[in-house]
Amino acid sequence: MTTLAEASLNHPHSSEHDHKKCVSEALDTAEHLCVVRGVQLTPIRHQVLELIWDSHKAVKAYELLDRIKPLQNAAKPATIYRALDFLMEQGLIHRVESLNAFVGCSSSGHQHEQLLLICKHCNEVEERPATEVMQALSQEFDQAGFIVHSKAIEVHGICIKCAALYDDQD
Amino acid sequence: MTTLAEASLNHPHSSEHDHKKCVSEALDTAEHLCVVRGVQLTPIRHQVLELIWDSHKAVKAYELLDRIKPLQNAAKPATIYRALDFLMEQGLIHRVESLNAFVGCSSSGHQHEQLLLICKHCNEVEERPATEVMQALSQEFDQAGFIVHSKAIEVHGICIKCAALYDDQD
DNA sequence: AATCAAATGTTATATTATAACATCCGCTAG
DNA sequence: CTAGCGGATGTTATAATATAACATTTGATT
Repeated sequence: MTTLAEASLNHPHSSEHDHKKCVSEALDTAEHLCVVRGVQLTPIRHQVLELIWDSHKAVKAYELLDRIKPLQNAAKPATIYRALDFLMEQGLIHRVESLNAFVGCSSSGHQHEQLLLICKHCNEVEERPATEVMQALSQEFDQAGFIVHSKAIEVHGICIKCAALYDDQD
Repeated sequence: MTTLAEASLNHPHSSEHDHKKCVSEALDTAEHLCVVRGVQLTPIRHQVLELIWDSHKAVKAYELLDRIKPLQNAAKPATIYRALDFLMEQGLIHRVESLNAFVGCSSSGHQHEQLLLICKHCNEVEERPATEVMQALSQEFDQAGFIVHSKAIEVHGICIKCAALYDDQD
């Protein structure tokens, strides 16, 4: 049983996985995809992506703005929103609609639209391909005659790690 | 083949179903549920619900504010947001997270969380219970050990009626 | 009549996002 | 080489969405 004090306040489950690996994989993939696609992962865009990957939590645009200012003194809302637009177009991040926030995408390049499990305790977002769910959705669209452009499948609750750490599962 | 001119601009598919019946059913159900639950469907709340049910489109909070002002001269943002909070708590409306907008719930009282199909052409929102999807989701949560509090399953695209009306399906 | 809770009124402000136009910078057609 | 073009960024302003905090009203209960 892990105690609350053992876990960092900002990154509650950080000790439980090699986060540097998450970051380097995400950045490597992003750099590679941008080269292949002939689009520019400029310094600003790269920095925003890195800031987003600081954790597995969904991050607000204005929080990113605050955090990028030491690096980009001239940064304004448009600076961040343009970078976010680019990163979303390239499938490198998810917009979490129900939080107005953004989180790194672990599966850039393959299937981008995934089930997002959003923990209310630690605020981390877990992506799951959820292939059975996606298949059931496809059948539903066919039945409804609906032509899909984009999906947002977001679920809020308590993740397995927090459920183990806390008894109170509001 | 229906032409564009035949359809109302605001309610493109209104001729295709008895919308008065949608509204009266929704309001009757709401009134009944509130009595049963011992909560107050006050005039403001009732008016907001009626305004939302004016169509099957998702409506913005400030649009509701504009539309309620003739009836409630003193209406301010809080007036609307409080009514919306109440209606959501009672499961009488859905918040469409990906639009920051609101739409009436046809199945208040039974299962509230549903698949929402959101048409980019007519802006109408179709609710579907999508039981296979929900079952697949439940299995996914079990596998992930995730304790669900709420779900938002929102899909954007072109509805079957608009697909029939328009060739250009952006 | 006193009091309490729920709803609403009211003012102010926080948060999220975009519009519009200016500038910079690397590339390439002439 | 240089004029011009497109993409990225800088800059200012403002739009759109949402909440906080405190005052007042109202109807039910004691």
